[in-house]
Amino acid sequence: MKNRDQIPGCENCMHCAESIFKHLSPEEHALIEKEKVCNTYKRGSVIYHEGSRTNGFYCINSGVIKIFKTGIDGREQIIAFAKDGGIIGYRSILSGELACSSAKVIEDASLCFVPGETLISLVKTNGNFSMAIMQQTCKELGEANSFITDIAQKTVRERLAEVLLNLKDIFDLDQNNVLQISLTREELANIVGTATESVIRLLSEFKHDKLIDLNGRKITLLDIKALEKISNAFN
Amino acid sequence: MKNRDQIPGCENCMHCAESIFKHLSPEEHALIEKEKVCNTYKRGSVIYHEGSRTNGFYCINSGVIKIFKTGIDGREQIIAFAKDGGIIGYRSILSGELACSSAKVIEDASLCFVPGETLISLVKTNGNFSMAIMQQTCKELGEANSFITDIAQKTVRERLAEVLLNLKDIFDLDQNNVLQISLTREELANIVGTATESVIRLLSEFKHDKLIDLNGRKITLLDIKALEKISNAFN
DNA sequence: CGTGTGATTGACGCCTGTCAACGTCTGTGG
DNA sequence: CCACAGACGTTGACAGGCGTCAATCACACG
Repeated sequence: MKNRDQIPGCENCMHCAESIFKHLSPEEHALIEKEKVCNTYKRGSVIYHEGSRTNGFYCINSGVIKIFKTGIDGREQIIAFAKDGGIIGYRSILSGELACSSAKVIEDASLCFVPGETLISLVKTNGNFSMAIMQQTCKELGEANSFITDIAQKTVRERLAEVLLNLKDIFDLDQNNVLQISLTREELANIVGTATESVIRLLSEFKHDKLIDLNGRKITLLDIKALEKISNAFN
Repeated sequence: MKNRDQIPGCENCMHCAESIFKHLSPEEHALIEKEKVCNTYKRGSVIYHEGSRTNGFYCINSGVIKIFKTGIDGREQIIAFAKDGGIIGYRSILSGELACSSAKVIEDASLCFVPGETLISLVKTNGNFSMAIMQQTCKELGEANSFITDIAQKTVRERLAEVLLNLKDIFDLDQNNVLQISLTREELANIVGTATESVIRLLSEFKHDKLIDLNGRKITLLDIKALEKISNAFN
């Protein structure tokens, strides 16, 4: 248990207009503030592991987390990313199941752990908060369904283009159109659902076609229109 | 608007111990009973369509519905099935988005339509009901994530075996191990996420290997253990 | 009996996964 | 400062799974 003083109080991290916690009353905020336990994690740390019983969820103060499932012979399938302002691990609390995925740190992170009972009691007593969580869940469900359709019907090439565009939406570009997230080729492959070599080959192809530029793990999106065309943007 | 008298009142159709509605008070039950509009649908009818704005959800009194997304050149990807006791269309109500999928009748169905405001107000005021809906959503989310991993990592052969087993869990077998659901080869392909011809070939192969038996659309599961082995059951 | 939908089978070829070899970079230890 | 190990990235060769196209069959329906 690290020093909690390293982490700002909720009044700083939860006030983002995007956060689910905007629906809480001051008393409810205070409750979470009292119950939470904060911690920092280095890249590579596992926050929770598939199949384990979790007894709380995490608010992300800073950093980036990947959420993935482990499939055949240990290959990861990345399901989602979470970054500052997001929450992870709430699904299994609410469904009362074991964690259906693992969470691992991609960029050094500071997280606040909140006990599951707190979440459940808030859901039961605060209708607006409950609706907000529900909305988040339903949104994720919609995205998951879209992804199923994509992965079932699109080629690897189309999916890679789409993944690059999704990453842009999640992590933004800098002023030079450089994707503000650093992933290994293997991680990219584990999002797209393909082999590492295929990702490498297709990235080279995209680069050759002047759609993107590559600098190690830094990817520059040069021609977003063309990428959208390739990804067959029906979404 | 068909004659509502054809459809039994909630006291008959909602009492199934499985139903979400068990968490409602008698007054809340009465509210739904008053607001609902029931209807029957023939095979092939579309209940709601992807991209449309829905203003309520449906309880399934009887029949079978497929939930699917439409992908490239109109190909369906079947996301889920719903049968008696289930509810459909609630996701877009709760998330406030447009419908992300379509719902079509596979076996003649009778459904009760309940306005969205009713659902939202119940979610906001009844903590236990809210938790139950949340649990259903989270469960579906977990299943969707599993399916993403499968479809990304498994071969068509493995997925087909798995789909047959899933169908068994949803629709049961009769005393002769015949799957109690009738799907076209194309629909099977649209679950597995492959071409119709591939499904046909693999089914023949399974039949040749004495894993299943085929009689038109009736599929008999002869060797469930072997199917599980093929499906690489990690779930 | 013609028409249409669904099921089947065969031929063909490309996409993509796998295996293997090699290059690159970084950090560690001598 | 250099050597080496290890992780990651890249490229080539190769085969086979699976999608596509096309022809044929089976069956129901008006």
